[in-house]
Amino acid sequence: MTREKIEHYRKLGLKMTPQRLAILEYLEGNTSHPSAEDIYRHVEGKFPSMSFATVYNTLEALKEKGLIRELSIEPGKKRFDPNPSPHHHFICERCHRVYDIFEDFQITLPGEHQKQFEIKECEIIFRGVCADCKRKEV
Amino acid sequence: MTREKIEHYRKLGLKMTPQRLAILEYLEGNTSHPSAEDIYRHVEGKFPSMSFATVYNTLEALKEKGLIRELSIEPGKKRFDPNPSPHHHFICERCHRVYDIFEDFQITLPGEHQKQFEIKECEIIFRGVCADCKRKEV
DNA sequence: TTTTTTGTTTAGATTGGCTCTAAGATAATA
DNA sequence: TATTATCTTAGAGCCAATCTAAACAAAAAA
Repeated sequence: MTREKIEHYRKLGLKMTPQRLAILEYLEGNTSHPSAEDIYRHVEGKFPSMSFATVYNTLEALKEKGLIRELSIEPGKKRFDPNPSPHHHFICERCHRVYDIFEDFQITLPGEHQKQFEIKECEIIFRGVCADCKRKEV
Repeated sequence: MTREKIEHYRKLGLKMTPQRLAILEYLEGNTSHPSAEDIYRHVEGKFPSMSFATVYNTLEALKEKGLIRELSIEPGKKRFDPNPSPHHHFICERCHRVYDIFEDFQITLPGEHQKQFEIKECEIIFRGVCADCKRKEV
């Protein structure tokens, strides 16, 4: 990670510890939507004394700064998306991989609902089978 | 619950016990998207010996028959939707209530993605503030 | 550079939602 | 009514996530 980026995070009020650096490096450009455990497993190689609490603390801090998003797409497990810009997801029902979809679908609710709800964001979750799993079919 | 409905469930292969009847009656027409705990709390009044396992067993059985849907909208907690027809949801970020939205948005993915994904369903989650919570603002 | 302050990391305990188990109970059926 | 296939139950167990308090380390101040 570059010095500038570290400085950038620091200015956001994040104390930059080696553990946090390792987590940030793992998340940077990562499109696998990892769980806390995925992150822990990766970082514990570098920091064997690493605690799960540190992973959760860091993720919570990043979430508060709007740098990552927490996804509730898998029941009973949080997953994290290091891309904070609005986008959608496709979830493969076979392999459970989560793919990003960067289309702007311009969804607007009809008038009646617009009175009832002040909408701040909208996420679409597509479900089905991905090309990889299609290929493996009989 | 009517005799016909009970017969209908029976024909689907569901053994109709008093506990299941109580759960089904609670779910019928319920738009609050209750959690397992919500259901348990309601039904334990009628069946004090009720076990959480029974709630989960019943919900699992209903899910398999396609009679309800399991929602992953709240991290760390399953919620259930007794309306199995495809529809969307609005979640209020203040009160966390979940509202149904029965609009057909006709969303189609561009060609490149259609090659990559076989889409079976698509759910939209709107987030924001509901009218109730807006009204309570200062 | 040294000191102080403030926030972070850690191990381990704890919580909360959910699942499993094995025994007893009961709805469906013949 | 007798049979059997399934359901219910209490309690144990599992796993993700959170909490705690002491040790520690980064950043700010001196």
